[in-house]
Amino acid sequence: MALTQEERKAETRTRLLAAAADLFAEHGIEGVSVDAVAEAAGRTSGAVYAHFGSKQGLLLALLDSWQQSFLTVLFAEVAVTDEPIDQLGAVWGNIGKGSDERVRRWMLLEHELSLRAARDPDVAAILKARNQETHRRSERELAWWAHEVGSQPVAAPDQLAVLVKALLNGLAMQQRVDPRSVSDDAAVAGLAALLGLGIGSPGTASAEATGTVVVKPSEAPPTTTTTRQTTTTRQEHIS
Amino acid sequence: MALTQEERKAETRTRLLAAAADLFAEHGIEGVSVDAVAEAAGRTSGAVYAHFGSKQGLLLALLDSWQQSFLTVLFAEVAVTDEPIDQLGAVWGNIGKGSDERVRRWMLLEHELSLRAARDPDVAAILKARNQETHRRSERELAWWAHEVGSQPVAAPDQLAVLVKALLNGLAMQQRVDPRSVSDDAAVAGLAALLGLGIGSPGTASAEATGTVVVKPSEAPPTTTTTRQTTTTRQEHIS
DNA sequence: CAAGATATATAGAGTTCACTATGTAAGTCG
DNA sequence: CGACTTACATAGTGAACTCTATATATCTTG
Repeated sequence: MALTQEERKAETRTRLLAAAADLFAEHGIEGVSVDAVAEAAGRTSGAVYAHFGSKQGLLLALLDSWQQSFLTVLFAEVAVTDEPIDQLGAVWGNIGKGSDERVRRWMLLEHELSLRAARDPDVAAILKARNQETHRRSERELAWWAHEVGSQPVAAPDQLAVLVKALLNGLAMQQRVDPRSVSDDAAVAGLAALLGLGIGSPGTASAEATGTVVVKPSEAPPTTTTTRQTTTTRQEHIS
Repeated sequence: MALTQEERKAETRTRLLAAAADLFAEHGIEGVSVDAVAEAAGRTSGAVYAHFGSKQGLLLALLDSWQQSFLTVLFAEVAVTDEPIDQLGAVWGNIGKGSDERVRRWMLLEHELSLRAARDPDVAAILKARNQETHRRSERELAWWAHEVGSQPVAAPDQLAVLVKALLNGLAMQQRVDPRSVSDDAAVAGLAALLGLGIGSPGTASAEATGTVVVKPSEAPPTTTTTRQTTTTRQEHIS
């Protein structure tokens, strides 16, 4: 007796979800058959249907098990330096450079899901819920960061998180079309602009002419924290 | 004798491409069969294969026939007002609000193509070429606009075009996941920040605050028109 | 340890779809 | 007008894929 049935079932479920995440990210959701997922997990398609009922069910369960947020990952390496600009560089480096293959594939999957959300209400609902949950976290991090650095962002924390994420996603998109069309400096400058960091702008020829933003230097209370209900059953998960 | 063969052939080709653009944008490329495209064009799949050889050939021909650029469309309605902030509002309104169904579907297709480019070298090559061509145009328009408005963008014109496009694409993505998560004010503020327009930052509580731009109210003819080399063989095309 | 329950394997039904091979009506040209 | 060509239609093939129905090995329970 190696495993109880419950243990075996749980492990199978985990392996199926992991395999699905891997393959979906690598080949696109439509590019992966149920059999392929099962085989990668060391099972057969029967197990998939016993667990999830359909391929769509597998996808939805996968999304549901997805805890890691975009910005959480992004800011993982921020701490390596104290210089704000370098921190932004690290953030962009995480995405822009093909430094980490896992990040790249994960972003591909994220983008595919946002597309799918436009046509699939179930996917849209799950993505929306997850988005709201993770944004509450990242907006606190951003607000805290801005406060720490002393910058004056262009928008309130919640909207700032949206803007930063949007810019990064858009740059990643652009980079897939033409990698050389996105300069690292410009990406960092864009982030800095959103975050209200005054940088020497390259401009056309004019150099300095920096931020000098017109703001009321108000306090930015970092915690929104309304009844955090973290469903602990969910698993951390990236690739 | 209604049509010469040449005429009929040309019309069939046009109709097939139009139908493909429509259906691909509405249901996604994988979600549309060759038969469906042919039927929508009033032909059969035989015509598709006579013209394009494969479904992939149809897609590539479609991309090749694509003249309209992202930013060109965006700035179409800029001229309606002189106030820079309102112009940015118009740009965002074109994308963010589901104002124009055609624009929405077209952006879906653009995003799907950028995904596909990551796995399909042929698509990547065509997209890259088109991207470079249209960016040269839009960077001129942006540079001219910034000069006219008197703003100090955060990056050189070519990179500025990339940043603006990226932000807009990213915001559109985000809006598909959760439409209410993107406020119009923040979107405009983000654009303004990239373009170097000084805006009163909404800070924590987003307010009106719009006016107060640092501009000389000058005339705004949106056409840059320096040696516009429109390859006349290509068709204008959106939906 | 027997009897039942459970988790997964196996085999295949039914469908969709890209693509091919061939037929055919309309146009072209001597 | 007749031979030839062009542009497309028609019918079908084979592969891939989702999902179902059923079998089987393993675990559980009295």
